[in-house]
Amino acid sequence: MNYWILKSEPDVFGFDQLIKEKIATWDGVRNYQARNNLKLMQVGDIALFYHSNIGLEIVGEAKIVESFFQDPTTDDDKWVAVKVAPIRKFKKTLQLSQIKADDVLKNIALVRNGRLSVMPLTKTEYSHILALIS
DNA sequence: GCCAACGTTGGC
DNA sequence: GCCAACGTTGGC
Repeated sequence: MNYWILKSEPDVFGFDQLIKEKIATWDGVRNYQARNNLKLMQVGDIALFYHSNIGLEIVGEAKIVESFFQDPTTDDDKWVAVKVAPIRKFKKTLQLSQIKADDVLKNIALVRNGRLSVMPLTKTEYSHILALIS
């Protein structure tokens, strides 16, 4: 079981839309690091959902329901997609500013490498995030 | 809207 | 294989 953060701009694809669609294909990734992370995802893995540009907060969690396959938005077989389904929307969100201020979380890829859209999270970091918002 | 950070591209 | 130039992302 692995943990991840998925980043998306809410006016392009927000968590509410994922809830509405029930299952979404996470495609369009054109970054090698992010792609490699997609390939490591297994069914049942947990992905926290972060809103970039608007909100700047972790808003909910989702699970991987299908591991990687050829990205349907391109013929180039370099790129892959996975399928995700919502688990729940958090009652309290976790702001980027809170993440940056936290000793456990200030070094995660979300802070260090702001441009990466799919990034791993350790179980410790995941548990810590849940503790902060509960 | 600006700018810093970083990944990618292409010339050598 | 290096590195400068360029494009994109995302926080502010």
